[in-house]
Order: sequence, then C-alpha cells, then structure tokens
Amino acid sequence: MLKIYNTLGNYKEEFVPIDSSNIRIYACGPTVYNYAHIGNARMAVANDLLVRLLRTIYPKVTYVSNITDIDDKIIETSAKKNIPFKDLTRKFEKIYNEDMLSLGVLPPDIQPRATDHINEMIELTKKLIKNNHAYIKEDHVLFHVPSFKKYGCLSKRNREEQILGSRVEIAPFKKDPADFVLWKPSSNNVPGWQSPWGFGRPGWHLECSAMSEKTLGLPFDIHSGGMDLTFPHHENEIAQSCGAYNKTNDPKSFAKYWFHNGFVIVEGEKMSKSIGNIKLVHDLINNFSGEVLRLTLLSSHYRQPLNWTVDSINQSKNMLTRLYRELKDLDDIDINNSDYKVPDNIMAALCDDLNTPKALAELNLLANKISSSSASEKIIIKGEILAIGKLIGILQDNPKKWLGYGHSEGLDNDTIEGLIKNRNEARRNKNFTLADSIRDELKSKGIEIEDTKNGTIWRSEI
RNA sequence: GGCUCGGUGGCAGAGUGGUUAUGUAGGGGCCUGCAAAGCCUUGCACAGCGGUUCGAUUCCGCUCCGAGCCUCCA
Repeated sequence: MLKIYNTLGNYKEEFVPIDSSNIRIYACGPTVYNYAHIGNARMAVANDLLVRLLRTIYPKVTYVSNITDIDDKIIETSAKKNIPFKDLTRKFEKIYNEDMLSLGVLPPDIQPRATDHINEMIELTKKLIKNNHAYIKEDHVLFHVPSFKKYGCLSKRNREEQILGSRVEIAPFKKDPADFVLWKPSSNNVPGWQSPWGFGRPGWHLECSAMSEKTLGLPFDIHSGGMDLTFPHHENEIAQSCGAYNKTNDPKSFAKYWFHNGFVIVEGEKMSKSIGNIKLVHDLINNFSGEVLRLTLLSSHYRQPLNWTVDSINQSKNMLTRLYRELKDLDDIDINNSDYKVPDNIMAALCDDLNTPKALAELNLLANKISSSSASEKIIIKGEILAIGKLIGILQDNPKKWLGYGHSEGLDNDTIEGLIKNRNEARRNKNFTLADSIRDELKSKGIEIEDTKNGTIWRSEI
C-alpha cells in the first residue's frame, strides 16, 4: 500500500487511484530562461521516483510535466539578450531535458508547452467570466478570489490575515487585493496573442490549469511541484480549474493529491542569486556523475530541506563506489533480469511516502550481508541490489567501467601496463623502493593500483 | 504580524514510548613487503526547561534557535 503526504489536508494518506488502470500525474515544470539548478533537479528527481514507484504498482501511469515558455522573466531575458523569446525558451528547454536525463530522470510521457495552449487558456478564461469568477478591468481579466469560498484550502491561509500582513502593493484595478491576473495586455514589442480581450498574454497560473485538464482530464490523481508553489500558484490553479466548472466546494474535482518537495539549501545558506551560490546541474555534471548527484538528491527525505554540500556529494560518491565494488565482486555471477525483485522492506520504505533514506539504509544493510553469504545467497542479493537500483535509478552502469578499471584519460594503457610490469619485476627482486616509486608515479597520474591474488589491477581515480 | 515545517552522534540523515538506524569520517585489528581493496571490530546522539508515564529522543506544554511561504521562485 502506497502512502503519500497530501498537502491538501497536511497528512500522510493512503493513495487510492481515481482509475487504477491509468494513474495520472502532473508536475509543474520549469520556466525555461536559464540553466536548471539543483532545486529544479530535486523536483524532477522526486517526481521521477514517484512515477517509477507508481509504475511498479500500477499497469499504466501518465506523467505530464510542462514547460513554461512564456512569462515576464522570459520576456525580460529575451529583451536583455536581444534574442526572440522562442529561441531562448527552446534552447533552455533542450538543455533542461538533457540535464535531467543525465540525472537519470525519465522523460515525462507528455511535456506540454504553455505557448501551445493559448486557446485552451482563453477558453478557460471565458468559462470563468461566464461563471462570475472573473471580470474584465482595464484590458486585464482578473480572477475574483472572494467568489471562490475554498480559496486558501491548500495553503491553509486566511484571507483577512494575509491582507493585514501583506507587504505587496495592490494594483488599483483589482476589486479585491487577492485577485490575480488571468490575462493581461501586451504592448506591441511584447509577445502576445489575440484574444476576446485584446492582444495580450496569459497570467502565469492559467497555463497549468489549462494543460493539466487538456492532457489528463479532470480530476486527476496527483499534482506536484516545489513547496513554494503551494501558494499562490497551486492555490490559484485550484480556484481556476474548480471555478470553471462551478465545483467551488470541491477542490478535489481538480486534483486529488498534492505532492510538494522541499527546498535545496547550499552549504547551509539559502540558494539565491544575491548570494551567488546557485548550483546549476549543467556545471555540477562536469565534476560529478549524474548518478552521484541523483543519489545526493535522494539521500534526504523529499519533503525535508536538503543541504547541498561538497561533503554530501562525496558521501554519495563513496557510497556508490562501495556498492559498485560489491557488484564488481559479483561480476561472475550471472543472473536473470526477470528474477529481479525489490525486497519487501525496501518497497515498504518507498511506499511510506518515499522514505528514500530508509530505503538506502536497507540497501546498505543488504550489501553488508554479501561477505557472509553463501554462493546461492549472493545470487539473490545481487538480483535484489540491481532491482532496487533499477527502481530508484542508480547502479545500472557496468561496475568496472564505473569504478574506472582498465581505462585512463591520461596515460595510455600500454604505458600503464608497462609500468606495472616493471613494478612487479622490482617487487620480485625485493626492490621495494623502486616498486613504491613506480606506484607513486602512477598515483600522481590518477592511476590507483591494487595487488590481488590474481595479479595487479588498476583503475582511474573517479 | 499570519501560516507551515524543523532542531538527532565530527558531518549527512531515518526512525522509535523501553531493544543496533544507515552512510561517511575517526579508533583498533586481520590481510599485504608496504599500500590499495576487502573483511572484522569500536567510540560518539537525540536543543533547553517542565509535564504525562514504571520508563521519553519519541507524547503534551513552554522557551530558545533555524528554515520556507505570505512578492518572482523548484
């Protein structure tokens, strides 16, 4: 039984599908005007894991994650760089997908773009006007928040208190301070589309309401995104999608479960432009394998804040190295892929609101058992480790390759083999000073050697 | 000011009303010419103060500290 924490209600609850033959999930994707940072990656990895887990339980999962390719930050950036906004967004959409793939994130089944759904957004806005949830004022269309009684149900906010504590300047054309824009005018040099309310562009919440309905139908099972999207983005989506169909008393007529991942902080500090500590996947991938980055993201529970530190990355790297070493030692054991089975205790941990730290602890315990296991037990353990790895998206590489055995980026293999031969010659002659100096020389070139009972083997330091 | 969520061993990070988390880093040992790798073994912990309890790190209250949202944000 899968349990997930539902922000709509703030408690962990059993996942009961709307239609168990097709689980439908929508994750708010990136606004593509820059490289993806590690926070974007955490969202993608958390949802990827959820989808992978759902796929092991249910026959079909439809995973939708959008690309926001029109918004004011995009417009600003394209103006500043003097390139058409479409060129900008297509470029970073491509980079985003490449970066996520390097983290082992499987592509969503559908990745809709906001600009391909302008008509749907216009239709949705028309419905909201017709249902008296929206009004037209000074070329804007605004959602009237007091018309939606359940407003605040997701973020547990009381409107009056919000207004009192508000530090936001309120646009003069709003009937109510909480009203938000569905459609706004664009001047000639700003991207826009023709609409019944003139040339303009959508407000930023509207796209997800339109695209989720179009791609998944209403209601769907899970809606996800970063914690910060809870308010106002997801709150407004609920208002729009429920208001369009006059289901204002039933937020679950839009999406049943709300799944939100926590933030990434960097070396104990908030990740922000002003501190200048934004970690881009594009840069990290030059220094660490995607698998290491993925494991680092999975090493804390998805709802907890994740402290991204050099130490935490190295820890993940060391853990993977150790596990790959175990697998390398089991290299000569052939197993049938179809016999893979994720052990019950690890399934249970993952089904308990994606408790990845617990699952990883169990994985380590499983690996610890190898040294004291019989040959037949080792077959089972190897299969289980690979099955777990497949589920959570790690350990699928060739162990020798991953560990760097037998290939070098610096010295060529013949030179290395030659030096090892000389060293072993020296060892036979008990000339350990020479032997050790050869080893040191190799080490300085990034080559580590291991003397085993089957001879000397070498690997590049990872 | 309002709403959420946290404070666990050097570090990372689960969990539990009484029993080992796990990893990583350290200590000791085996192996090795010495290493590396592996194996065995071992410290170190539950922010503070009250309360409930036979017993609390785990439940309740308060205090202190921290994070996020309330404005664009994953």
